[in-house]
Amino acid sequence: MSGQLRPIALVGPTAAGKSDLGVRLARALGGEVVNADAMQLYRGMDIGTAKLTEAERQGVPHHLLDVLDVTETASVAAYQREARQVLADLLAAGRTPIVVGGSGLYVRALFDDLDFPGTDPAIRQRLDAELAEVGTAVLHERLTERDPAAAAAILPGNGRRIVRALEVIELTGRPFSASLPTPGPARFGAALIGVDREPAELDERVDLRVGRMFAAGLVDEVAALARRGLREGRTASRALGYQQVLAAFDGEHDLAVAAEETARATRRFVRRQRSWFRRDRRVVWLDAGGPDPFADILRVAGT
RNA sequence: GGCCAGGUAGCUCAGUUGGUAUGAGCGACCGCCUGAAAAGCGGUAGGUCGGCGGUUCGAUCCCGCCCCUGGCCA
Repeated sequence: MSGQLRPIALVGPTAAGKSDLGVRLARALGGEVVNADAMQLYRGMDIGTAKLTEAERQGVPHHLLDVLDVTETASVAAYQREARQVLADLLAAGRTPIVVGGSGLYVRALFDDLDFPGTDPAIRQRLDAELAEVGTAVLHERLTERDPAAAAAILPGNGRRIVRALEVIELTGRPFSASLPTPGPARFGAALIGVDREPAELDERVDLRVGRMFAAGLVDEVAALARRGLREGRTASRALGYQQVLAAFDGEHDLAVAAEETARATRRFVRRQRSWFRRDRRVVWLDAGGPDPFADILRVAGT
């Protein structure tokens, strides 16, 4: 159909309808889907992450789904390596990569020139312990001495980022780039398409979806994963829905409240996703609730 | 019907021994984000302190009546 093969990325808030559009697009273009959702990386986290079922995938190959055990910690750097490899392979094979997902940092790691310095569990652990002991203020002050620029960019209360900055400085002997680069042309010549809906409509879809997840057995899914160590998973145990159901198991609230909290947290997550993707000027937005979103994608992608 | 407890921010509640509420947590809104990102962090808005009277220079706080909620007793 077209000359140059280029990836198409469907990004934006959860529950807007990215996954379905991704499958349609892949079928239309002879492409394959590449997941860009941090939580769909996990095996067994199906209902709560709204992972497409085999049937719903309609024979379209999906990559980077079910690649982590619930006890493993997800990592942007690892995702970056693997996803770039998958894209390169697909392009070489003449298949259009359809990147689908709402994890903003993952999408940028894939398409932008982000270099992640290494990590060292020992250093990290030591700093984490220190953080717990002395608090964020002391560590932030240390960061100010060693890397004023980074300290200025990282809020004094953000222990997580302060620790990472100190880790990188100790590891590399160089300052930590605490600010994201301004987006340049996307790697692989990718087209970034933002899929969204009217705020009220999307909130409603979130509520409905959460209701369906619980009706479809999310609680059993969490129980099964808990037996496989979900609680010990740094990343997985924090996933929306899973986190709230685990809290219910621990007696913090009942399941009805867990469902409510999940919906609320998801709506808040939608806001954060929008604010992340909104300022990426490369993203061309379309309304998934419009008359023909699929036609919009084809038009925007210039296919 | 009687007794008791309570009615303070959208919600759950602190507090004010009478002097314009530094209110808190959660929520909402806005924003930040380089190896946990469905994570983590920050900023802002929001209250005629249940209603009406009274006492007082001054009442959310004291008094009276009323309304509402929960509990106990009839």
